[in-house]
Amino acid sequence: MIPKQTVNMTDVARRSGVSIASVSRALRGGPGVSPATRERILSAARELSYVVSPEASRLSGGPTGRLGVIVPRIDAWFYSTILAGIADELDTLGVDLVLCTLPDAAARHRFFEALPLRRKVDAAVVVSLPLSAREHTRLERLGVPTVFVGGHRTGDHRPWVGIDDERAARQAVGHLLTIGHTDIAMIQAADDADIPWATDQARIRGFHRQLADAGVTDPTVVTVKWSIDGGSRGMEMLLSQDRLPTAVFCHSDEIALGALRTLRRAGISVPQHISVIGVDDHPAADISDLTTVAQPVRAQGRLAARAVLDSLGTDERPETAPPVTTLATRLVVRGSTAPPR
Amino acid sequence: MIPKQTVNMTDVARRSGVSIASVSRALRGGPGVSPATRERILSAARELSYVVSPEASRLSGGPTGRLGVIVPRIDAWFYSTILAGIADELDTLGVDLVLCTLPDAAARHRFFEALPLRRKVDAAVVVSLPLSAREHTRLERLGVPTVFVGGHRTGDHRPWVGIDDERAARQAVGHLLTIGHTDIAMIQAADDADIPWATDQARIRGFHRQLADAGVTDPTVVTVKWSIDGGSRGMEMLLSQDRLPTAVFCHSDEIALGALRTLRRAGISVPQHISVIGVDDHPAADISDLTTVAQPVRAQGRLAARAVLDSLGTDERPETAPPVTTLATRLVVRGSTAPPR
DNA sequence: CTGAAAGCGCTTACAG
DNA sequence: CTGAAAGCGCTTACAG
Repeated sequence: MIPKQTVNMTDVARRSGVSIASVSRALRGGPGVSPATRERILSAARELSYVVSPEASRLSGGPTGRLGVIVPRIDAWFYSTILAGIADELDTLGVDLVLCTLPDAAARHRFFEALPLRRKVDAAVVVSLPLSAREHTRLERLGVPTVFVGGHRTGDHRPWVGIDDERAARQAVGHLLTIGHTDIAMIQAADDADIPWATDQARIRGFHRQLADAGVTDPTVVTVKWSIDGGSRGMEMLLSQDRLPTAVFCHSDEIALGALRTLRRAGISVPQHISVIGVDDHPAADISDLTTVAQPVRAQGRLAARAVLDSLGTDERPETAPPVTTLATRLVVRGSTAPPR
Repeated sequence: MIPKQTVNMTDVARRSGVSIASVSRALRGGPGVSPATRERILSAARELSYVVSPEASRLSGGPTGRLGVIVPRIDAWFYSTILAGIADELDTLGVDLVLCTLPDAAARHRFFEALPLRRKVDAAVVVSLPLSAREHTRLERLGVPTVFVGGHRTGDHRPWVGIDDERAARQAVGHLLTIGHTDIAMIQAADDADIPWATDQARIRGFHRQLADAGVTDPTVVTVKWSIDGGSRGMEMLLSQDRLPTAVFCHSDEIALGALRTLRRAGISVPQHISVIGVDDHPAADISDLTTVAQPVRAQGRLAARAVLDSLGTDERPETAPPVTTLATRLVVRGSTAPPR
């Protein structure tokens, strides 16, 4: 006789002298099993080190035990840190993380049309993707609770976790104003034409409004791609103008880091000749001594995961998480900003 | 009539006028279906945007359609880039990626004892984790093809993709020697006591051997933790000694970036007073103008995924991938190294 | 409280 | 090449 590969519910039932129906009930902690029977079943299961087959369980109407995470890319600090936050939250819950990346327009289209996650997950987290109306409709066909995290807030009352980007920009610009700058330029990033996953217009709005509040109008603005090279290029554009501003607000730390590179190569010292500030608190900001406005990224991932798991009842936490959670940002002053000379 | 939530194989069978047996065969690409029938079935499936239920498939002895990826952490450049490479390869294959992180010793222990991935994946990729004998044994109980990628090479003939760390170190040290340095120190990183996921001793060996080949013996070495702060600390240790070496080989770019930070704060200019070189080509290396030895990280992920999928027959590529693949590293000269004065 | 039974959606011998 | 049928391991009404 060939020994069976795995022990199943029937084995447990036989060993404890009951039907598999009772075993199932006992194991799921449901009602309808006498304490004595339950005890007998549980110990039999323990002795056989029995584990319920997730496939069979799912096929019979149980949960998949999986959370889908949809993210534009993985190999970028923001996304991988959000992911880490989500993973933190899943770690001990026995919920598996199924990852979907949408690196380009084709992949994105494929994802929303084919919905490869359908029937495969109990819930989903969508990271930093502004969705079209059609995409929202398609996503609803997944038929599972979904929360959005980071990036562009999704207008309506959909569950969302993120930061107030306008406020973050105001904090950055406010810092420059406070230490005495008024001649402040911005290197702003334009959305990728293919996939507009970058932060929306809020940071740009915050820049202009904070300046306007201080009576400064018509600041210099250059527009580049959201990348380190974009930032480099942006600073080159600024350098090619008649006169250098005393400070530059960068759309993001990546932009700012590129700007710093250009300044270093041009031999212009920071902050002596010009102050530079970013937004995000990217790990490289610390290395490069960049003043910035920090956003709690990992916490955003954690909160999103928690919210979506709560809405599933997978967790015993009370359902108190509001559908929209805005996390605070915080000014981090480092060496790249100083009063103008 | 309430519309069904999901379309199943029966729907596809009905639409294409065949039995579900044929649908199953056609979809799995197996033999025993006429080309015409297969075509009809595939287009019906496409029209209904049908997706095979992984649970049912699995329960009937089919594959899960999932690849498990085990990674120490996500929120670090190396790991997230490997992941991106794996995702690249999976993108169009319809294979889902299930992610497991082992952030600490407890999680690691839990993972190898409970094997939460058992029966949930068709194959696995283990990223940058040197395994104990027991862990290897446990992992085998997963019963699926497994490939290891990055970090410590797993001695035996297990499938592995990575770089030659000793050679990378030799390339870095060789560069310093070539431009005239002989007084070269190393800031080396020690493994984490909890989880020794760091690169093994190969880079340290490469450092010493390359120097020895040039007749240099007994170089200064300081040991710190593998992190930016560790690198900072390492350079402080070097600065506190009687005499500064003319060049420093850093165990990794993270170490080097920390070292640069310390030097900048101490007002010691690079490369005028001291040359610094790292290994990895971390994105921040470019920003900080750090000379380094680049390793192709994304490609490692891609190759690992391809290798494991090949061994599964999920893919039509020929099984030519050798069990051990070593990728080339490449010296990238930037501004942090120059001949000694 | 307990069990017999249907059914979840597939895969794969086994017969045509 | 094609289909009827058994069976994968569970859950959940439905009856006792």
